[in-house]
Amino acid sequence: MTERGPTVAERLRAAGSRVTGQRLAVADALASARRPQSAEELWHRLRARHPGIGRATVFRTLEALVAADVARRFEPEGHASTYVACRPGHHHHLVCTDCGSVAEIGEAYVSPLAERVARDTGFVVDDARIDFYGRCAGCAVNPPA
Amino acid sequence: MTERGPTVAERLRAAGSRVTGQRLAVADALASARRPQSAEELWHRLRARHPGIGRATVFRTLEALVAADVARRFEPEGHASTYVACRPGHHHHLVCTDCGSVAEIGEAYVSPLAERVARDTGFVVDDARIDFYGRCAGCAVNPPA
DNA sequence: CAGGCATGTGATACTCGGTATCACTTATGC
DNA sequence: GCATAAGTGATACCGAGTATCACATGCCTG
Repeated sequence: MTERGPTVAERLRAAGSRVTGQRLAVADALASARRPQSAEELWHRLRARHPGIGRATVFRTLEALVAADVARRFEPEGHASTYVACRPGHHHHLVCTDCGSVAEIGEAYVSPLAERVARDTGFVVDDARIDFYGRCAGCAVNPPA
Repeated sequence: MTERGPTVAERLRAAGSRVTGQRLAVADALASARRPQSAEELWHRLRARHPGIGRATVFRTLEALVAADVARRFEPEGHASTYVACRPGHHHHLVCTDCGSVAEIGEAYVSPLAERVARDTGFVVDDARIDFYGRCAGCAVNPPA
């Protein structure tokens, strides 16, 4: 179904990080979540299966996962960063303000915009962070409550 | 030169907020800054001219200015929000990672992308947050150090 | 141009996300 | 297997942002 690409362990190793039980556990918890998770949320969920896991470890691990392109940091309006699991490669988000789900759009959508900006302004684009807020196809058709 | 539009006071009133000395002072400090400012930075700068101004006031005022479309909150990689003064209307940012300057790009650049996303995915876009990171025209030609 | 009140302000204490430190453990290369 | 550099957990800490509350002030109303 979902084309897999390199495993989490492989991606960690490729980033020069060690593969530990905690890191796999966090990656797993993140991958099995259907919404973006904050570090605090993940910590609480993880303690069910991994009673000893430390709060600081979750924060550090998320950092490592982002560096390994296993997770992506997502900056919501509020204060706390949240994280979504992702396949390798850069991508951007469609955030549904009704159901909280987050979908991804690929680089292909963004390149034309980046090129146009570069052409018009002379700005050299290295990276982009693009988030759309609105309603996903489901919620748009069938609004909750 | 820069087309002005409604004054800060007018925009505050239009948003249902009162016009106070502190709010004008914060708006002014923000408008005269050449880089995005954090609440803390603004507070320190402001205390030179407005010795009595409170820290909490600066935070609350920035909130009011954002609501009145006088400032725009900008989410950098790190932790603290920063703010840029802006003319009314939504816009997005070009962040120069060399000199720290922030330029704006207008809605016109973004609409085609939003439309394409909507057409392809069924996602109804209400709002967008788009930040490009790279080097501004000046730094691209003439890199510092 | 008073007078009143909702709104805003300043000080303080607090919450909470995230980080530094440090003694201990463990993945990994030999 | 063993050494060791990287990672972990506990704790203390930091810094951004917020709640609270007594006091001040913009703004409308008469």
